[in-house]
Amino acid sequence: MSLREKKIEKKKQEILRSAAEVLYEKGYHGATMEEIASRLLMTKGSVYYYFKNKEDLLYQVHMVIIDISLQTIEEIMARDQSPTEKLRDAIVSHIELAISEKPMFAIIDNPDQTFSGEHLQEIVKLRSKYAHCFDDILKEGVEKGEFSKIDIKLTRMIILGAMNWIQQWYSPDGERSKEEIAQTFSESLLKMVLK
Amino acid sequence: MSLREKKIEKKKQEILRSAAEVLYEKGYHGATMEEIASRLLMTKGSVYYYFKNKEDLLYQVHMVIIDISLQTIEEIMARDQSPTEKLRDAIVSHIELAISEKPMFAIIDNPDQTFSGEHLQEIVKLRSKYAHCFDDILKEGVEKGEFSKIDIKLTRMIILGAMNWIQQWYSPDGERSKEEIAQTFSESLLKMVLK
Amino acid sequence: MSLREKKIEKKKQEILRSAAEVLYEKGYHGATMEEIASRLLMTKGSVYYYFKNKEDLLYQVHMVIIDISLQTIEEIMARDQSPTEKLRDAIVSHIELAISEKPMFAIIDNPDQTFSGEHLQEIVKLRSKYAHCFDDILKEGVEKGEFSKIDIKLTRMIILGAMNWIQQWYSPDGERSKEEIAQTFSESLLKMVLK
Amino acid sequence: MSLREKKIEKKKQEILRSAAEVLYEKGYHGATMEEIASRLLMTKGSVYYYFKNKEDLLYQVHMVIIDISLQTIEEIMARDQSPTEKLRDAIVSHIELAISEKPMFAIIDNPDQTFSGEHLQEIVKLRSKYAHCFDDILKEGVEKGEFSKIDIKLTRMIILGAMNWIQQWYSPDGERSKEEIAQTFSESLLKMVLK
DNA sequence: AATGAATGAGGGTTCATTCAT
DNA sequence: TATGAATGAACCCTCATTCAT
Repeated sequence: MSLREKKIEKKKQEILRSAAEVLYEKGYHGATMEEIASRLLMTKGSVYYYFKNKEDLLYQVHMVIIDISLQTIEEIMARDQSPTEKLRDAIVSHIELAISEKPMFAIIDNPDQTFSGEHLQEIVKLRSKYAHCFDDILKEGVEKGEFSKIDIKLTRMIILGAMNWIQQWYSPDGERSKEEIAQTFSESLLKMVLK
Repeated sequence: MSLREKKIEKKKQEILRSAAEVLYEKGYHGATMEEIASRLLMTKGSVYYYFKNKEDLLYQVHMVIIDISLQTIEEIMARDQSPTEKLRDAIVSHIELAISEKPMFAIIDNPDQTFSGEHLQEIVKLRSKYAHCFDDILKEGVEKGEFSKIDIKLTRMIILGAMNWIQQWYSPDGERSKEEIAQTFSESLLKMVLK
Repeated sequence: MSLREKKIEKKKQEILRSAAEVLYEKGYHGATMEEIASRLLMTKGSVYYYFKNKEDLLYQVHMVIIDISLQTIEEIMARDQSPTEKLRDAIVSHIELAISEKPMFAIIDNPDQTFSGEHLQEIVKLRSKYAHCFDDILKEGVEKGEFSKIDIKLTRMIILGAMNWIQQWYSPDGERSKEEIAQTFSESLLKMVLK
Repeated sequence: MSLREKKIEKKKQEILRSAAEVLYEKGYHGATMEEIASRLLMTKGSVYYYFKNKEDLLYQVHMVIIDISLQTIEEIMARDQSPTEKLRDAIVSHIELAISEKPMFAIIDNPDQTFSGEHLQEIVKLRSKYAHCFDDILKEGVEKGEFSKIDIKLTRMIILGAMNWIQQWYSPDGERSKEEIAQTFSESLLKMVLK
């Protein structure tokens, strides 16, 4: 990758971050290109130099975070660990990512109101790919006898719901540290599935 | 209340329902006064006869659903039951309400992006009042020795998160009935807190 | 038609006229909704109350003038006259219309750069329907032996071209009156086709 | 002219051609500097090295074609031929130029929407210089008794109008060749003026 | 001689809101 | 009560133009 391409890539990343922030604070329709740009001391027009349009920009924001999530969980699944350990690690990773990348992460909840056509399909596809990783871990746990006979899908929904909700209440100034939260969540949720 | 006032009240309720629907489908900024009105075969102008402005209308939508939720849980708390039973009932009620009143219920998740000033404060206050009901039940359960030594706040967050997430995936055409979901959720979540 | 509908219709006509004017002076891309509106002391927004968007508005401008032209020529063709008389009348009518409705008439020349899809097809269809009326008159003239053996299509093109070019140079302040022009044109063009 | 200047001149010509093309396809406002440049695998910025701005570029496009037209007709007028022959040659030349240089030629129709001030005046001046050549030929024909007593100006307008309209319908894939069209046009138009 | 990047003005469009009727 | 009509602010997006390199 040439120097120039690197610079462009870097700028794009900056814009994606800014977009994620604004998106997180204002929601899709509330987020204006103007504000996304001005936080970087750029003008609207410049953003259009890097991204085709608003939907494209916001779509890529989604992609970034989904990609990271998927890589993380797939790496965990590939480990030589027991399902219990895998589930704990997946929960901890998800929470830490959700907290440390709060703006980016908070966005992926309601793509329906935002995207249409191919973009929506792609996002839904990747989201469900991510979800199925949890299913796989749960299934393995049940088969190996580590987990009790649970309803896989509903259990996955409980776990994801509990974790994603963190966005709604977490504040870095709160009493509990990121690590404590991840720790407590994984313990509690594991208790729910263990025999 | 005079007949006239009753009629007005009824109309307001209709509008609130319509607003909730549109809000649910399109999100705050995507929901237009035009559409809210036209679903009732009214015109935009008429809606303004009943509500001061969009924020006011949406605020009242929130209020309706929060009120119902609060009444329900307070009624449960007043019952002469064990914390375990109370928690189960609270979970079941919440889920059934969330599902049967999906449009109205789905809205309450991100008030920050929507409201400001007094309205926001009022909503946050009531939401946290509702949340504290769960805390109280959990606390009572721990004190009475029914629940294990849990982190009250985080546990409450897990429970609420898991339940509110239902909005994201529940469909009346899905495999599981409302009752099954409520049943499985309460079992799983109870397993998490019970000794 | 109710009074209200009449009023709307009237307003639409006003807007169409204004649009034709601006279109005539500035061309499609040069014509702004702002200016179309401001000439009627309206605001851009109001125009959107009557027309879906710019293309729709400009499309209807085209339709108005094409409709008038077609009605006129079809009426002439239905007359019990010789081809020579019909052709003369068609020429005179076209010119008088082109002059008296200059702004509206000037527009129909380059729809390709303006419209797309269905709109374009519809316009092209009606334009060619109009053109074929001339063909029919010419054909009849040849068959009846009034006109010499001419190339129908090219002759029609000469006639239409000569007439539409009037837009480019006619000014009400010029030496020749509308009637003189129509008179001279029909004489000259008839001379071209007569035996 | 130095080699360097020649190279610049050549590049300018290329750009003018490209500009004419785009202009022809999209109209003045529809033609973007971006597209004019990209067809030559250049960037917008480079075009500005050769031309001051868009109006300047488009103005020069006009000039090129008007110059060619003028040279051609002036050469014809200088010939030792009868007015009839001159008129026929002028018509044939005009048509062949209009067809073979379609993009460039199509542009000169509506300068009013495009230019202002000096540029517009210059163009109008040259256009009318060209038109007057036809007048001169016609006048000569009348004086010499070859043409009937025609209205010079209106006749010229008919001829120019018929010829310029070719832009609107000519296609290289059509039934008639360039030569046939030129032939038929000159015959028909001559018939109109001949005694 | 060329270009990548940035800008800002302007245009199309939407929509909450108002107000006379 | 209800609504038709109008408004204006705000938003997305395009594009001519500039300028450092």
